[in-house]
Amino acid sequence: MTAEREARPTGAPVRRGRGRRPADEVRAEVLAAAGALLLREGMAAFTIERVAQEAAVSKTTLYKWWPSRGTLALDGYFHAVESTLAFPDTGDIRADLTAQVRAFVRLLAGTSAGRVIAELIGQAQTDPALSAALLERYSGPRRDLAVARLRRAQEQGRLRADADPRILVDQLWGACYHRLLLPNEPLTEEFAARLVDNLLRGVAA
Amino acid sequence: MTAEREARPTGAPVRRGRGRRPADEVRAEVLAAAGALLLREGMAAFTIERVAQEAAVSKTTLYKWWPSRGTLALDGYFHAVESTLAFPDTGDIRADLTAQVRAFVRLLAGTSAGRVIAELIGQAQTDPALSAALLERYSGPRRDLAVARLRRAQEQGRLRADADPRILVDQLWGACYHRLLLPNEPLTEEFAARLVDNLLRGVAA
DNA sequence: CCATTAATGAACGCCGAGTCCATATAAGCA
DNA sequence: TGCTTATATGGACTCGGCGTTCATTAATGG
Repeated sequence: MTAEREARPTGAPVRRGRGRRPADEVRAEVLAAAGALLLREGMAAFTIERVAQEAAVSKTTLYKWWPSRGTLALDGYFHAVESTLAFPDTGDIRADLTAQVRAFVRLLAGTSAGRVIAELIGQAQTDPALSAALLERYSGPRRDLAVARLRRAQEQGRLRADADPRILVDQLWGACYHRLLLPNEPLTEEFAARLVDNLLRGVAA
Repeated sequence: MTAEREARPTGAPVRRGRGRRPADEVRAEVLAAAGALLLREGMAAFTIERVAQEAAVSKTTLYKWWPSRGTLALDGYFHAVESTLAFPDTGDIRADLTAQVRAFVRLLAGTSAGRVIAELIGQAQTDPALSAALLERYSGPRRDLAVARLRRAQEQGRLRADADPRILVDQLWGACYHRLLLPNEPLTEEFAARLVDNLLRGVAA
C-alpha cells in the first residue's frame, strides 16, 4: 500500500521503507550527505539529526557506525574533498617546501575547506574520538610526508643535520594553522613563502 | 519573614531570594564560579545552566551580560588565572625569546591552563562572539607585545631588518599552538628552545 | 523458497539553549 | 525618612538535539 516509488533526482535520497539495507549503499549516502552539509553550512549546522534527515537514514544507523559527531564529520570531509596526499621531490628543498606550504595556504584561505578544517580542529578539542581520528588520519600522515621530505634533504646535505625535521614542520604548517585559528593576521601566499625563507636563511643579523 | 541570613562559608554562594541585587556582587560570584568550573571540569561541562547553578544565579542574568557561552568562559578564565602581561627586554633578543616561549610552553603543558586555552580556541571556531573576544583580548595583545620586542631588536641591529616580526610570532608561538591543538608531537621546553634556535641561525646547510 | 539474521525507523526521556513575565528589591526623589 | 519608580531577577516554558530502546522488515544463505 505504500506507494513511494519516486525517482531520485539528485542529491536528495528518497525515504525508503524499513528493514535491512545493503551497508555500502547506506554508507555512501551518509558520507555524501555529511560532506555536502559540512561544506555548505559548516560545523554548527552539522548535527546528527540533520545528517540523518538529509541522508534519509535513521540516527540509529549513524550511532552504530560512528562514535561521535566529529568522526562522522571527518569522514564526510574526506569523502567530499578527496585529498591527494603527495609531497613531490624535485631535489630543490626550498622550492618544494615553498610550493607545498603555498598550496596549503591556498587550500585554507581560498576554499571552504579552511573553515571546515578549523571547525574540525576546534571540535576535536572536546571530542576525544575526533581528536584521535584527526591525529591518525589527517595531521599524522601529512606530518610524516613532510618530515620524510625534510629528512631526505638532510641526507643530501641541503639542510643542517642537527635540525629536527619535526620541529620545522611546526614552524611551517603550524604557523599557518595559527593564522587560521587565531586570525589576527591574514593568511596569504606571500606569508607562506616568507615562512620558508625565514627558516632557511635565519633571521639573526 | 525570610530568615535567610547565613554566613557564606567559601565558594558556595547561598541562594538569595528574588529581586534586584548589586550588579558587582553578582558579577563577581559568576566569574568566580565560571573560572572554577572551567579549570575543574573543562569546557565540556561548562554549560550556561551549570554556571548559573554553581553561582546561584539565574540564566537570565548570564544571558543579559554575556552574548555566548564562550565569552562567559573567557571572562571566567581571565578572572581565574590573573594573567600577567609582560615581555621583558634584557637587551639579549635570543635569551628573551627563549625565556618567553619556554614560559609559554610551561603554561600550556604544565598547568590546566593548556587544556582550557585549547578548548577556548576550539570553541571560538564556531562561536563568533568568542572569536572576536579572544582575538581582541587574548591573542592580539600578546602578539603585539612580542612584535614590539622583535621590532626593538631590529632597531638595535640584532635581527635582519627585512624579516617581518609578525611572521616570526607565528613561527614561534604558532608552532606551540600547533603542538597543543594537534598533539602528534610532545610540547616540551626543549622544543621551545629549538624553535628560537632554528629561526635565528637558519637551517640551510 | 523459506528461515534466520541483523539493520532499520520511529518513539521516548533527558538535558541544555534561549525567552517571557510576574515579582522583589535597589535606587531615585520628595 | 518614606514612598515611587525602574530594573535585575528567578522560575517556568518552548524548542531542538542527543542517545537509546524495541518491534519491524528486508537481505542473506541454505
